[in-house]
Amino acid sequence: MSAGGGLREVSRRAVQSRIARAAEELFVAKGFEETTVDEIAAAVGMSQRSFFRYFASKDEVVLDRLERLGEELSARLEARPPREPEWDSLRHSFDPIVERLSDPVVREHDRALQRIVHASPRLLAAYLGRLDRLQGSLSDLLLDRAARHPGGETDPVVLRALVGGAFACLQAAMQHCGVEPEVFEPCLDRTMAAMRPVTASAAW
Amino acid sequence: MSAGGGLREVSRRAVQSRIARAAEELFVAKGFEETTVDEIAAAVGMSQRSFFRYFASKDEVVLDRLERLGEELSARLEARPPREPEWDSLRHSFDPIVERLSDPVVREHDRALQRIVHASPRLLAAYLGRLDRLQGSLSDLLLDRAARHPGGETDPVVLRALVGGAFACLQAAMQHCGVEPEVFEPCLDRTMAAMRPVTASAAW
DNA sequence: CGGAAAGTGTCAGTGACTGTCAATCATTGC
DNA sequence: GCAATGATTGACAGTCACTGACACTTTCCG
Repeated sequence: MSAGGGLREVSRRAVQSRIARAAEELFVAKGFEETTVDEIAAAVGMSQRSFFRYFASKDEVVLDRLERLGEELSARLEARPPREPEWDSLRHSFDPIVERLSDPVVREHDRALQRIVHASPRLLAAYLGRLDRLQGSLSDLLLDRAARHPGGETDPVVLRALVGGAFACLQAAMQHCGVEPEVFEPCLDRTMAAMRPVTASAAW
Repeated sequence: MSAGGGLREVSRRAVQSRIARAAEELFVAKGFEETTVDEIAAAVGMSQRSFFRYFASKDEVVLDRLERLGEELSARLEARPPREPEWDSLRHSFDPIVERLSDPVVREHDRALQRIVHASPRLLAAYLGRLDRLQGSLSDLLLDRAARHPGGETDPVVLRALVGGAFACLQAAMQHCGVEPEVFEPCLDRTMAAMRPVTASAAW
């Protein structure tokens, strides 16, 4: 009894993929702002109206993958040992990203997306908005965890800042490796080691 | 020979203030998305076209103050002793905000603005976009400082993460105090103390 | 006084996005 | 096979943010 025809979800995803591929091609070629929704729809062979049935906005085409990646991060964080220092749990919840970026093909693709996002202030802002919400849900998760297992940080403000700090490391490392050809994982580890809060005890 | 009639700048600011006041009133009453630019323009008694001569976008009306606040933060950071640990310099560059929020009238006003911003995903995203750019310029500033005075952090990635972490504290504290009636300054100090990176040496 | 500069209103247009409606297409029950 | 049903779609019209062009007025300054 999954909400609304479970089988349909597959073809919906397939159409979304077709749209996303066509759109990204256009974005790379002409830039995000310079590409109209009409052009994307035409490239896929559908009406503009139908485009908006698969994506709530033009932004969504680019940011959709981020949504799913966010769910992965949440799952990873939840799977961590509950008494591990938050900082280390957060570092490990970034593993899906590290793994993604270890594949050269994926890396180049993500780099192209990153360039597109950073080239449009509007898109960049939307991207940061998503990240912010994700951070909110991750810190809620850690708050829950601390309530169930003693020893964790229980101050929601500190917790929110902690998650924000970890994401600041992630962002900084990603942005750096998007430009310089430095390997991502050591760059992230170095940054998170330097930024480890005094609070986060090293042993457990 | 100041660019384009320096005296005019005064009246321009005055008009902007009138628009901003009228707009905020409408935003509080009806919400940001539900208020059209036409309504704002009508409330001030000007054409829509003229509204866009004073503000580049509807977002700008709300985020304009942030821009000037950002310049204040930059100035404060630059004025700090160059060998002070970055974390402390950043904390002190937040002083203008602390001072602003110590006035009860201003605090209530800013709280209203904060509610407006957080109620609209579009506005919130734009707000985060501004913050991101501000963080970029602050970390450039610290990078410069480290180049001139030995002892500071010279890795641009770590530096960027450091600034991001400090802003995460700021954001967390601001958001918390926007809801709970906790006093802002101790909340910020507590959070930044808990988040102080191991790198940032306490003494200098 | 005369002419440049600055500010404004009007109008037309683009592009993102939404609501509505009728047509189509696949599925299901008979 | 066939009709009812529900999902998917295109066509069309409309809203709203935002932009460019042009004409008009006011202000400033020699």
